[in-house]
Amino acid sequence: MRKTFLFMDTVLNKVDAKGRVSLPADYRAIVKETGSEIVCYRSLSSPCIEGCLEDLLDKLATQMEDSLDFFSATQDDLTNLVFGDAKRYPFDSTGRVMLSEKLLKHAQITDSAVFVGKGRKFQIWNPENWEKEEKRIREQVLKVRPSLKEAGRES
Amino acid sequence: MRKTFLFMDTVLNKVDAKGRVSLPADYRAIVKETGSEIVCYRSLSSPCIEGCLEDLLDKLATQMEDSLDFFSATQDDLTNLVFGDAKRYPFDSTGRVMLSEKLLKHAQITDSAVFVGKGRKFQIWNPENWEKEEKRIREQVLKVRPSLKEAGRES
DNA sequence: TGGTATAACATGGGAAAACATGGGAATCAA
DNA sequence: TTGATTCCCATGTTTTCCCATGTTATACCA
Repeated sequence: MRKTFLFMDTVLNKVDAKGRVSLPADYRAIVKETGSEIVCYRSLSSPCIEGCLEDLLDKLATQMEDSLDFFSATQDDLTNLVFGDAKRYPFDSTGRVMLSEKLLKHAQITDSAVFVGKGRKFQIWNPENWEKEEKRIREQVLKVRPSLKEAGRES
Repeated sequence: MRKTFLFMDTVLNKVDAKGRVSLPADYRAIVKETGSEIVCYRSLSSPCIEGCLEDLLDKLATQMEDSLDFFSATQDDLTNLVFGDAKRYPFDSTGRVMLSEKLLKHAQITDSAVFVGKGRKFQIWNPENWEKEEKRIREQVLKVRPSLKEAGRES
């Protein structure tokens, strides 16, 4: 049994006429080994689908209930939004999930989708949108951490 | 179980037609003994591949997970960049990994590659590029710390 | 010390398994 | 019945696994 569970890498897969997409094999392995389930919801900040293990949302719920006055009201609202939107997405024997119309529309996904690892979460993007977004992020990160541009011998 | 795990030394290996490279035996030993896995990604600052143990990234993911900041925007950008690019690279029974096109291209590696230890991380370079880089680093060090020029007898 | 036996390693190639993806049949709901 | 969803089979491709070989490094013995 492995010690760590991280959603990683960037994988481009097709979405067929029925709205099915192959979940990257690495992601499936994580689901099987944890015994948890994939949960997806519309990202609050970007035109993409966000996904994670149900375990993580459970952890979030626990954090909220354990520190009510600790959290801001907005954090509370955001959490509500996520839970209101989230839904389980099991995959079939060939490893595919069927994404809902709502999710696909929000992410502007039609015939192909890019899975982007985020550690404990992942995102699903329209390929062109992700290309732009990645570029934006790279520029943003270099702006915030200009040391990387130069020598960046350490990080 | 050993106490310390350091990627060290500089090793030149061939990259075959399938994109396979032997991971230096010392590195393999570290992976086995830690029970972790090799993870590689494009260096943010240099034209080379960077690698480390999955444990290291897992630590990062845990920090974010526990930061009570499920919806932070800056965190979002950083995690996308790091985890979106990283990927596990398990090695087969003969000790080889299969580097992706993306990584090889970024590091301009074609038929041979140099592994350079960096402690908790390591880098994989195109041999010519590494030669130049090493020279650059040595000169840089002497410029910053001229005292080394006198004393620094090396083998 | 020198020389040889032994083990570890890097590397090539081919066989087997895993994967993404298309399509059809069975199942269910409105 | 119509439309949607689930399940299963088929296929081409990629990736993984395993065997074979030559080379290098290490251990051992005289």
